[in-house]
Amino acid sequence: MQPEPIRLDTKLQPTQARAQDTYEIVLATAGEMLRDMGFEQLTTNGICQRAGLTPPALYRYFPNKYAILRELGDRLMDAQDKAVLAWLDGDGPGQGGLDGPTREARLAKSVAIQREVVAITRAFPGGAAIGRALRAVPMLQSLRFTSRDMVAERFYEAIRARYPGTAETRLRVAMRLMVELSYAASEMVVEEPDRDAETLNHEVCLLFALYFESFR
Amino acid sequence: MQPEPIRLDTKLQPTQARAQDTYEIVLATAGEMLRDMGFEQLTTNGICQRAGLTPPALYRYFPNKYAILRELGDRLMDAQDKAVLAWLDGDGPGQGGLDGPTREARLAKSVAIQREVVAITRAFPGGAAIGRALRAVPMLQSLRFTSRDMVAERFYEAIRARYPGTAETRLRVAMRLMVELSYAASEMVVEEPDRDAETLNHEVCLLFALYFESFR
DNA sequence: AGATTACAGTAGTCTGCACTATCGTTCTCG
DNA sequence: CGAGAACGATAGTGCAGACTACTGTAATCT
Repeated sequence: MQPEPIRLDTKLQPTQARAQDTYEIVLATAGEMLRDMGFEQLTTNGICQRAGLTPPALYRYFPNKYAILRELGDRLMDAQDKAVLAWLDGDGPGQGGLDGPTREARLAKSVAIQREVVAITRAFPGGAAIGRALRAVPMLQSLRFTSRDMVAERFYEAIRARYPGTAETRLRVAMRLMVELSYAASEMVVEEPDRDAETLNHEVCLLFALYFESFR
Repeated sequence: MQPEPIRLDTKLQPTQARAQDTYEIVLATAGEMLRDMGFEQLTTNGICQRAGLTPPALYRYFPNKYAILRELGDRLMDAQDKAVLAWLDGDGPGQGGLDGPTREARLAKSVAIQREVVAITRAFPGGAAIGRALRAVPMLQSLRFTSRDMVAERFYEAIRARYPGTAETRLRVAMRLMVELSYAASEMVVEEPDRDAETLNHEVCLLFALYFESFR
């Protein structure tokens, strides 16, 4: 019933500069193609052709196409998580932690970080298609969950002291929910470019701000 | 660059009872397998084998595996949308429309419908895997978007008269956002069974209730 | 400079999957 | 009941795509 295990370990690390290039080109090309045709239609031969490489060059560093997707996923999620967590620690855009004095102040910060996550996702080759593909491939689903669980946990730790009147479990669930919905909103903005991204960003952050005020 | 167009039209309608059965068995089996291994690993031969059929029996009604996924998607989304919209019209669980007198009343209704969407998704063969697969296959993405746009629009129409002080665009965006986040939360609950579904349900509904109160 | 390793291209192999030509069997309907 | 249609099984075909044995070339090291 379970899908056969597939090796995902990187075979070799590129050492020379030229090899580093091919490694990067594979990832960039795969990302673009992922957006165009989805993981299921993506072929290693196709990547090679579009990247101007030959299969052995690709297979030197990636044991199969799942490994390529995993690397893309790792990188994108790392970038997103780092941005969010930096904001939590007070270094992010709009500076300061979660504890603005007024709703407007908190809102401004939320909007800034939400905007940045969108920007990061947009700039990344493959963008939101990576997240979609990760969700759709059972073998790689755990990647996403663990990443979000981690971010949510950090959020929880950062704020639990501030809301002693709220049950821990509720606060935990709330943080996990926020992370999930925040990323969902980001993907929505990235995927549907004709939508009014700014309004949507603002609304989702307002949503969260109001929600936060229900904690004690 | 664009993926080749693939025919999705149903080839033949089953007329006899036995044929109706095989049609349903194909869908049910495909749904289960989708959950286990994802669309990309799903094969028509595999479906046939597990369903106790032969390829020609399957290909009599489905031109290819995309058509199977599309039918699954149509059915699931129809079921979900119908439940949500019935609630909007006042026939749904917890009965009554959006206009409860107190926050508690409105919240109770939201929780009921959210719970029902989760139940529908859980009971459906393939469950949340269908939504994931639809998102990951570019050719079928539009299905999802149009479905949600439609639901959001109905919501918008149902409530815009009640909030004359809120800009139309904002209200529209808000409704679309709610629909997206609501379904995202449902999938989250369905996919991660060890999470506290009830708490999560309650939180997401509270989130919406508070948000609604910001309209005028 | 010569030895050794990293790299990538040529030219495939082979598996597995989508899909079908054909034929027997069961149903439907006059 | 008999004709014709609906159905589904047998037994495949063809091809695309994952992956590789081998060879030549560029880089690195001593």
